[in-house]
Amino acid sequence: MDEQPRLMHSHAGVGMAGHPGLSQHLQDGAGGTEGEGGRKQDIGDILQQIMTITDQSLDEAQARKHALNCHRMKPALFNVLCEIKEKTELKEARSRKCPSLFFLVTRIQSCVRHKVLSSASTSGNPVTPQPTHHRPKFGWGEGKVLSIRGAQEEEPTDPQLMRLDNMLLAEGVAGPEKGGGSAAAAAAAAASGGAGSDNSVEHSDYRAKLSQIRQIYHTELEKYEQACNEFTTHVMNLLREQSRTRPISPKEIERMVSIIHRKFSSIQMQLKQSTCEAVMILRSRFLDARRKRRNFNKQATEILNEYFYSHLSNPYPSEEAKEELAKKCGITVSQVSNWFGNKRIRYKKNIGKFQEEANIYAAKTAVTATNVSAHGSQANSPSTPNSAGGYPSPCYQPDRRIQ
DNA sequence: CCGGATGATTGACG
DNA sequence: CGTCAATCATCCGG
Repeated sequence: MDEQPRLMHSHAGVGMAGHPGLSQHLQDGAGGTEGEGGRKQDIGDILQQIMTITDQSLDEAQARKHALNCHRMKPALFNVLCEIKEKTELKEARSRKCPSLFFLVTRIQSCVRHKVLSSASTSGNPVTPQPTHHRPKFGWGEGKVLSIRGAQEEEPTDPQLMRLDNMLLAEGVAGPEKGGGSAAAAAAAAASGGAGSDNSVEHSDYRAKLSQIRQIYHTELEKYEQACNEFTTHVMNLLREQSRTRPISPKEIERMVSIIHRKFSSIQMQLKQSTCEAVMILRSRFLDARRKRRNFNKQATEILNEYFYSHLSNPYPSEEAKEELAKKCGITVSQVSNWFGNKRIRYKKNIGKFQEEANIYAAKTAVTATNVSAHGSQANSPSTPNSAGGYPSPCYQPDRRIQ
């Protein structure tokens, strides 16, 4: 399109090829009575100026625009353009996109992800970022947050957006200011299993990171809103300004605005998604207990085993008993539940393997029992670990339940 | 480093 | 909701 325009502007009307009625129309609209040649010359000039205006420097173009605006032929030309546009509008314009807008959008998108995600990676924390191995499955829907990227380009896809919103809300990222923090803490405690009173130290780091993410999320969100508004008003001003020189229907403006809003909301979606990812990484790093599993200390296992073997016929501690054990062992109630669950299943699976242990603890409880009743007769020899049930009661019936 | 031990998680079930 | 059964991820002793 660089070499052609020079050829076109010598023939006035032909420059607008494809709209044969133009010069005719212009003549009508101008309504002047001057000589033929002068008018044609006028029209030719105008069209030439319009066609080549983009080749010029900004100042020059501005000046020419102004000149054109004041030109006596302008209203006529404007009307013609309106008409032409009306006729052709239906065909084209459906898929016309504003390149600068899309450029802006993609740029914003790319930098959001970077920013948010980098906030989740704890600097100085040597944990390798491989959250795909174990499946951290959390409350807010099937952990599929990663799969949406790219698919959401055109449609915001409401359910996904809702899921992201829900998750952010649940994590306390999107909620109200400081109440959100405690909500996050509560969620964290719940996720890590019950009363998280003792490990609050571990979670302080987590909370700090979470609030960092939260802060970024909010500032970014605010920035987008502002940018969206700014951009919208800018575009509208631009369109308004342009509507003086080219026909723009209010419907078009509306459409433009809605496009802008859609784009920006899709960016918001990206922000939300990135935030979700960041939180997930954070959680898998700080809160997935399997990552930093510690065996209970000797004393705790002692206490638990003691209870288990002394209630071998019905190793299902009540809620109160669990609390008691938890307190004594310095672990949480759900840890006690886990322990008993594991113990029951593993004991049942291989009773033989546990017989020795059973003997020891049976003896131990016997000793403590006889400690009270002063009677040390049969508990004296725990050194016969063979089978045949030589000791009191390894008669755990798996089907036995409390009522 | 390997394999068993062990605490935690998950899905099914009632 | 609590439990079971399977499984995961880590720990730990040899």
